[in-house]
Amino acid sequence: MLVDQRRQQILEITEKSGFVALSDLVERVGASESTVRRDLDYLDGIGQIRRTRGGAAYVGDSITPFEVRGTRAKEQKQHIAAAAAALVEPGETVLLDGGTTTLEVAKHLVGKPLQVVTNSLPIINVLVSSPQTELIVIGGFLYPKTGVNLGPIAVAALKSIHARRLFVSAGGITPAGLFNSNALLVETERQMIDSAEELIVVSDSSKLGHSALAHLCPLDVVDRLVVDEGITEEWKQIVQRAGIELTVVGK
Amino acid sequence: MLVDQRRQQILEITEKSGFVALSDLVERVGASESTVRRDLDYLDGIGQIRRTRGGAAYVGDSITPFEVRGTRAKEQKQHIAAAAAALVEPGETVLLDGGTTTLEVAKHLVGKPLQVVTNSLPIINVLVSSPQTELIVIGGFLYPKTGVNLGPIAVAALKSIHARRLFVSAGGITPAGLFNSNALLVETERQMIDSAEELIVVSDSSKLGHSALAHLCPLDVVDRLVVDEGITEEWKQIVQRAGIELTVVGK
DNA sequence: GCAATGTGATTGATTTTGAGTGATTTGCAC
DNA sequence: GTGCAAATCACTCAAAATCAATCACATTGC
Repeated sequence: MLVDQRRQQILEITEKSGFVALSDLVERVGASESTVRRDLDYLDGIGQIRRTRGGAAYVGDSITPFEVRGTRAKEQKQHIAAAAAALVEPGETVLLDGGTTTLEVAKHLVGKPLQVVTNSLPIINVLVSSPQTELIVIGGFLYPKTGVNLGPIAVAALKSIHARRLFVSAGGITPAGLFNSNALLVETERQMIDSAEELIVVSDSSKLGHSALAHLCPLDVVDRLVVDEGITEEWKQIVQRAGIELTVVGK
Repeated sequence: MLVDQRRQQILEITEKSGFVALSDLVERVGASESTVRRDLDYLDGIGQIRRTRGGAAYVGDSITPFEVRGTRAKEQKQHIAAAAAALVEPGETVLLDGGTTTLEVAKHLVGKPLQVVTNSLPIINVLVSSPQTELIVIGGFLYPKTGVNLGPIAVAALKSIHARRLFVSAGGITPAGLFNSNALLVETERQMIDSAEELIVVSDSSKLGHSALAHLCPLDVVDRLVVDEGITEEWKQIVQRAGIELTVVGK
């Protein structure tokens, strides 16, 4: 194994997961601990990674930390997102919650003349390169797992904001209302609802009828639901009775 | 076997796999070690491949030769950033302003157990993959050119924050104080200064004596200056008289 | 013949490597 | 906080790999 080849390999491994343990690298590249250690020192020296106790972290440019999870959004999700994005009028102020579906919505908003408010880091990274979009970031404690800002700072910032439409992607929907799997987020999301005129839920039909950890809001607060055609007749009626406008997206 | 024919063969083999060991080539082209070595030197000389210890790497599009980049100025910035990051104690709350030098500081903070507050999107993206770092994002209008959040939302969020140290990278430093080339940012940066106990300026020596568009603060507000060894004796005295602790980073 | 060039082998110098050592740091129990 | 064990680290050292330099020989073309 060549020196540079091994270092390249280390770099690729590190870039892939963002963070690697020294022992992992020793095993995967088949070199001794000393050698890997020296390689890490070198790569740290040229600024490609950052040496940390027990391993190394990637600090290069090209990485996209959250892209990994969203691996190729399903076509269905794409269609839902496209339909939701079509609801947005030019010049509007749009509030976007975090989540893989709302991220897809954000991708469909690129290039439109809008004011977008969000607390989601992946969404920010998508829209930052769009010169027509004015971006307002809701700060706060960055929840590393999903890359959204929450907590008192986020709530306070949201209080000074007013938006035309809010897009959220629920973790579950029952007749009792919307649910989210992350209890920490709920407080922030409630403030989002208060700060927006219209609440639009984007969700695939599999979420209907399923609950989740934390209750977010009752159904009648929702103004519109964008969902795929897997929605049952029963649910169509529930939605209608709650006074929610329904957008069913064909396959 | 003709000379050029052999070299062409070496080139093809190298291109195919990206990396080749010298011993592999000796075996596959049937020439002696010395000859292959000479061929590699030649091919390296005309820029077709890159010579590495134990073999060679193909210099094409696919592989980014990480040795090439890293200009002198960048290296200097790296050293300044490393020295600045070394000032940070584990568990502290650190406030990081936007800028290329502070971004480098952030890279050196990856993996440290810290609470980091910042309004810079690039810095957030660097630190979000560091599990030991708690990230607090200052929201606001995202200024797309430099990727920092500013404006009233940012200022309001900063008011509820208190940090041990603040790192800023000035656009210019004169006896009158710090300057910044972006007038919009100044207001946000002033609030940062108010929210931090200690103000540390990271800058290369070329900024000393140069003004910029907007005045940020007087010199005596600064607690520490981290600068490269290009600083003149005259400036050392100015800095000293202003009561600023000085960290000069050797090459 | 003989100069020019390419080749392969040899040699000592240099670099890299893996293992071993003691020093530091970390996490955990108290 | 204090103390302790485990993990991790920086450092040294000898062996191995690789390198640059040199030399003798072969081939080619004049």
